[in-house]
Amino acid sequence: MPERKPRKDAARNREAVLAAADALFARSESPEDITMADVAAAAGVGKGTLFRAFGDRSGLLRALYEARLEPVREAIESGPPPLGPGTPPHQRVLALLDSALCFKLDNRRLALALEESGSTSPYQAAHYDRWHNLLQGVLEQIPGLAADSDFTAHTLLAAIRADLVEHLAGEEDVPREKLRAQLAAFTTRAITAP
Amino acid sequence: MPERKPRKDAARNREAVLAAADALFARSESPEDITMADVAAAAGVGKGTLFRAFGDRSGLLRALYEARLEPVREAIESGPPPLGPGTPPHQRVLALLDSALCFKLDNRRLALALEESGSTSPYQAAHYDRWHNLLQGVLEQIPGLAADSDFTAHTLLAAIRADLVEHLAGEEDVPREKLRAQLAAFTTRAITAP
DNA sequence: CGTTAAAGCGGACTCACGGTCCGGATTCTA
DNA sequence: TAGAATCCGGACCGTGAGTCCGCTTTAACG
Repeated sequence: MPERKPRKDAARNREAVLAAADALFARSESPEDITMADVAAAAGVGKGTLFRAFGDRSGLLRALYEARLEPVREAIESGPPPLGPGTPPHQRVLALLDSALCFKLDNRRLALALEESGSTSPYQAAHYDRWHNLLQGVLEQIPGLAADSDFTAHTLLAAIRADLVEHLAGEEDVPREKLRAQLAAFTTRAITAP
Repeated sequence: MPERKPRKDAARNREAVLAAADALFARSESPEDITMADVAAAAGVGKGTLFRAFGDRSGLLRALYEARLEPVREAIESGPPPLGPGTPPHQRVLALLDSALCFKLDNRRLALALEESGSTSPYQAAHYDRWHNLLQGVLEQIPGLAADSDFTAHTLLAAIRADLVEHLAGEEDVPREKLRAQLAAFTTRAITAP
């Protein structure tokens, strides 16, 4: 199978679109009022190009998201403790959730745009599955939680959903460190058998 | 203050629309593929009427939701324990969340339609505020949680968000009683100081 | 009752946005 | 450098929320 490499202009345009979209979303008040036409115009590119490169709106958002998430994924899969493997479960759950929270704080608009990317529920997205599987796997190693690890993983992830984070950090102006502390406290309670 | 009562035909049409919308949403696979035109047609009414009576899509959803929620609200505000007032905090939190979960299980499509009702985040909805205030008030009475009662209330409510409930009950076919038990177990852990 | 002004009706219409299409330009291959 | 494969981009389409306005119905009053 050939697997031909993309043409030069295609690659260049792809980058231009990613950069433009990134800037636009970061700047915008709400992700909803950035249209695909806006992105195309800002990138100096036609809509056709935009859609051929990313399929549809959520494809573009996913591509942006994955790119930003890459370092975090790396740190989780093969980095040093407490994020990386080989950390005691209890402590690793805390580290995972904290890193996810920080990521969403640093990429609020983008995360928001991705989760509310219209039609499909967030629970069908591939990246959600990755987080959930990872978290569930760690939770299973904690005595007394194995039975509910699936549900508990969902619930802990629900605590850092983009729109909730946006509401707390953006609307109510809860400071970053306070949020992190509260999440840590809550998580600790949630994974400690009474 | 005038406060004129609505005309007979207006009242009749309003009821027709509510009934039609209720039936349509209950029947539908996903709330998204029921358009306002569908509702109007099913109610035997023009779109103009529909929009005059409810303002916009989310107004219609809210009206449906409030109607369904009425008995639950009653039980919470002035019913007998464990839901009503005068219940020990720990136990009442469990009862509140359980009743909210059951409500969403019984009105899955509607709750889903309301939460994803496009533009505005669920955290700006008036009914969310009511649940949150109520829950926070009760949590404050639990020793050791007072400081984080705001965050904890948000997080517990996040555990029963409509799309998560839909995912678990609808896609993964987790049985009702199992969900209730898992939520109760999780909640107990979350409101018990280590 | 009969009259009349206000309230309500409904469906054709607008508008915005995601997504498609295709004639022409550009880049790879030989 | 010729030909073919790929890509470009903006005009175009479908859809669905929300508006508009001429006509009908209601209800208040003489």
